[in-house]
Amino acid sequence: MAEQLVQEIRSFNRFYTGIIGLLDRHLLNTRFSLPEARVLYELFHGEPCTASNIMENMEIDKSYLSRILLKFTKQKLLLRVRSEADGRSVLLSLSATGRQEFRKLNEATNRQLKELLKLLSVSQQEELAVHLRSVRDLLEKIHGTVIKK
Amino acid sequence: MAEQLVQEIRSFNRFYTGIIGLLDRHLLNTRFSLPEARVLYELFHGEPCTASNIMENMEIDKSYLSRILLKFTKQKLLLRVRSEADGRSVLLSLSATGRQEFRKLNEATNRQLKELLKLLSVSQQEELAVHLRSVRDLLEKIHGTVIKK
DNA sequence: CAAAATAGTTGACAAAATCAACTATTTTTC
DNA sequence: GAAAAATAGTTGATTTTGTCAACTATTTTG
Repeated sequence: MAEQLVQEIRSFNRFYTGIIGLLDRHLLNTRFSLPEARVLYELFHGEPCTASNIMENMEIDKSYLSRILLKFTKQKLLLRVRSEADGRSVLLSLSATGRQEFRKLNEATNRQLKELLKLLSVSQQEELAVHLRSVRDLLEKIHGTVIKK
Repeated sequence: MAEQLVQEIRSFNRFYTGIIGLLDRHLLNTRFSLPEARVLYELFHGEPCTASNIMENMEIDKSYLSRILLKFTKQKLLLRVRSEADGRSVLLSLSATGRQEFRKLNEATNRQLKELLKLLSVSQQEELAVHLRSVRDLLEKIHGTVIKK
């Protein structure tokens, strides 16, 4: 019974992997790699947060993350302050430059995506939004339930 | 106007990246890497095909693909015959073992996904299928139109 | 207060991916 | 129909990305 849905999902995944690849390609003209861009996003939206917070959201390895944060620090994008409440953790926040870099990246990404969406009519765009939202709502249950690690 | 949709899509992408990661994790208990699994899929469904065919479908680098195919050949999963019609290309097809390996992998993947889908009711599953199909139909236009490379 | 847990860093590696140069054919062009 | 351009695939060198285990420094728990 669910057999057909399984095939639909797997086929969708192959397809959507291509879409994501397409969208991410523009990052290549950028100073950030894909995971870096994502970390930057988390920093911007989570401020102030800890490396552990980001690890949870992104399911990224801590050593890998640590090095990305180090790089950002060297590039003066990131400020780190040891937490007073808990001396083990470090509070992360973007510097003014960091925020600026994020905005630049973010806007370029938006522009690019908007460009692609022009290929659809307005009503198609609206439809798309509805379906995406529904897919997400349905899958959130699964994503949330699955035991991590 | 499209601004909101842009945000919806990007947010969906972050979310769905996690879903794909979740689904792919099981490959780790497998003798195949993610791109290897995908190449195997292409071989199984494209038989007989050429490396170029796979390159187009997967948007994978030719040298990278070449090495994956070499590995498959060494593992006796793949048979290669120089094309008579065009001496530059090689016709690829899975060996009996290769097909068997693909089926094993494929079934394990299906089982795993089916397991996850049990978290949804049957009507939710049906809904999901509908929305996925719609998203794909809508985005196919974009994916198809964009100039490659 | 000793033992266990948590936060993060570091070193050593392994896996994944890219780039350019090269061989061998086939197609194009004049 | 021969030289030039294009196509298919391979190989070597390298870079990027990601993982694993061991370690330091705190904090929490019993």
